[in-house]
Amino acid sequence: MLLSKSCVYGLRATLYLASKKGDQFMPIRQLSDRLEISFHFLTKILQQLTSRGLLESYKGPNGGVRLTRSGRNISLMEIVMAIDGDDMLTECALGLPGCGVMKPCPIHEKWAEIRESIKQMLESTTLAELAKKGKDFDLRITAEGGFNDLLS
Amino acid sequence: MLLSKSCVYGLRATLYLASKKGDQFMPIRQLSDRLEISFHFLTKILQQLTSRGLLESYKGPNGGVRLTRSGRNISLMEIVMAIDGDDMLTECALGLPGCGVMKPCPIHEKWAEIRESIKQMLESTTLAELAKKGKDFDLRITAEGGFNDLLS
DNA sequence: TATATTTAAGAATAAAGAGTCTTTAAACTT
DNA sequence: AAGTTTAAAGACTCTTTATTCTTAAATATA
Repeated sequence: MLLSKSCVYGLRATLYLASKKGDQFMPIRQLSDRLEISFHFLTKILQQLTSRGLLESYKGPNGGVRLTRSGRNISLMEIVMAIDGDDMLTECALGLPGCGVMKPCPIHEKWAEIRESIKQMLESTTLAELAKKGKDFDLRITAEGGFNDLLS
Repeated sequence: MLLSKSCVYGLRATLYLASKKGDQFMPIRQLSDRLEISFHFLTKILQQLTSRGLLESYKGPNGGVRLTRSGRNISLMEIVMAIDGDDMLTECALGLPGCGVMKPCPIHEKWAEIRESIKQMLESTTLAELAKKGKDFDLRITAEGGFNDLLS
């Protein structure tokens, strides 16, 4: 897989948060129930996003997590970087260390192009954009349920 | 990682085989030494390629592996499919089962484009082409060594 | 026939990723 | 103050991937 499961779950969760109106904190339990992701696992993932400043959290009753001001208009890239790091965008297709224009492997150029297109896509796509699209067309965000099922 | 380590090793090994002239069998031990890959691990990987008809093997003295006639002009895609399968080209970016035009997730279209470009690249790039390029420009096929170091 | 060389096959081990559980700390409610 | 709700932190377990080890089978050579 290009993205780790942690990363995929992180994207689903932040996408869901981005689709909610207002700036209420949402309990992770509620997120994990609705998105059908293990609560403890999701907690761990969201902690990473919190420590990176993409989410903010609040303990106690009416607590939970929400996107920070800067987190609201972020690209998918920032989520991916926060969870998976930049390996995907730097690794050589043949696994050679330090592969680059100076010391390329035979696939380097073609691979670099692919990586560039992935990078462009992740950088130019925002959570907000996808969340709007998800709501407008009631697209899926879980195996069964669409965005609008979950907004109730 | 987009490709598993097994797959990357499989690519390195077949690329090396494709760069050799003649149709001699090359012992896996020699391949593993030169490519700096564990012998037993590489053996297992190459067995998969043999059973798929991309390589043929011969036991005993002067035995080893070599590309089959059909294996000589294959694309990278065939190696990748033989080792990693098609998950990479079918999986949803949000991990949703059955994601597609009928029941898309919000990233589906953009993701499908990326996958398509990966597919195009893997299908249109041949081992022979990369091997030639590797030799012509003495590019790297191990951490330290170029193609021409190994052809001695 | 005996021995060396080589792939094949599968068991065993190690490492990494995924997922669970328990305890602690913060914040609220009564 | 006591109890409840919530995130934080870390230990622990399970699963998958990666890697190593062992034995068997095929082939060649002497």
